[in-house]
Amino acid sequence: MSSTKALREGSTGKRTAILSAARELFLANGFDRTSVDAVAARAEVSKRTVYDYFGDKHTLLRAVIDTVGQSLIATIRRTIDDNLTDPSDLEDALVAFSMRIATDMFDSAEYTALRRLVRSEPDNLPRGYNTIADVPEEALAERFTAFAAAGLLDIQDARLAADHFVALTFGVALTRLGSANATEDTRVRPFIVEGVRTFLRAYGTR
Amino acid sequence: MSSTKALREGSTGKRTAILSAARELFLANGFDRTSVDAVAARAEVSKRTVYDYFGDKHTLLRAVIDTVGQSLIATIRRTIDDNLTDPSDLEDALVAFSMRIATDMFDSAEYTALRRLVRSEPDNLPRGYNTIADVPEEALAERFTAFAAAGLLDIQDARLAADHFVALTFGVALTRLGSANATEDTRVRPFIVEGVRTFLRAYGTR
DNA sequence: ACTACACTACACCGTGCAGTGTAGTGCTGG
DNA sequence: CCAGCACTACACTGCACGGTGTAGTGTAGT
Repeated sequence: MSSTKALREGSTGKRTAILSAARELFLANGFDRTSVDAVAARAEVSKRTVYDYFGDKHTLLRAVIDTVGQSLIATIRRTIDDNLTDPSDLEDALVAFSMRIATDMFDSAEYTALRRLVRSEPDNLPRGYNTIADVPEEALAERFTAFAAAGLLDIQDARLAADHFVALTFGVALTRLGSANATEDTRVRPFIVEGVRTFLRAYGTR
Repeated sequence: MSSTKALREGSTGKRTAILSAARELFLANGFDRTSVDAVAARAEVSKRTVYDYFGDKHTLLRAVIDTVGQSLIATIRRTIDDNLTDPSDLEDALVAFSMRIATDMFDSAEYTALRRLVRSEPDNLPRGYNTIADVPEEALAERFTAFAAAGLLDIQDARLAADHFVALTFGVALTRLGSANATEDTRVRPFIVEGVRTFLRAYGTR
């Protein structure tokens, strides 16, 4: 008698189909408003199969957060490496970086959607899952420390500076545009540009 | 035959009892997770009475948002007047202002809860209701304009500066502390102080 | 041909919840 | 005393949803 009812380990693509269907629906509509039937329909899979792969709705949620979180972190790390290594012009680099995060991130601001999701379902998640939401800031903080060492920024607390950067760029863009499809370059860019400028006025070396 | 089933106009305190019960529950747990039965119980009122006063759950939500929004705006306006008129020390004044907003606001960060609520229930609200969430920034922007005229701040776009200020203080505090009961002065204050300092480094006159 | 397995279709249970209908109670003014 | 009103208690409908059980189908390996 196995303890956990033996979930199917799924060699097939069904698992990923379910996962990405769940991801789209959870991120778009939230956990409560997404029915398992809807996920199954979107994945073109029987509801029973969903329950065979993942034991229940909460486990499915955790799986979604895990995968989205991982891919999100990877994207951010890569984008940091691409745009924030040895920049010739710091302002341009920071703007380019932020824009790529804002758009390159699959469709709309998936990062913030994930964040909202994690924050809004504390009851459905084990402690510590919200750590995922902090990783990007920490990665940024690392890079800021390097900039400070190179004399490009004047920073005492790198983590705080990262928080300020995120707040000034994504934070403002998000609250003002309300997670409208960020693919619209034109509306997002001004907020990013101004956020970066303000950041540099506060943290730049004269 | 009246068109709208004739809601009760309620001279009594029942109406406000229902409203504040609904406010607490909606803001704490969200719309979906709050049952009308729970609201009725909390208001110590029969469920039927809730439906007699407000026609359905959505109308109740709109009423809550209206009243909370109004009182929130009033509080902010008053706090601005109290703390941001003719300040002797700008940094101290901004910190005091922010702390009062963060705590004085009834219990936890009700402003952000309202914001979350408005943003997360777009389907349950008529267009234009999210305007409420912008009023505080606009009030702040007015005052910033005055400061700029008085030579206390170096600002081009006052509304943008207000957005930046809110993001640097409440935004950061909120994402980092996750709407924990803000009454805990000690945890909030550092974020507010640092946010204000960063803001002044970017927008202050040297 | 037989087994094993992944999967579907479908019926089904329990529950929580929005919303309604109604009988009854107590209070207030004429 | 009566009428009207605000309100409660409660039963009830309809529905959506999470989760389960199961019979049956297609397919691959032996």
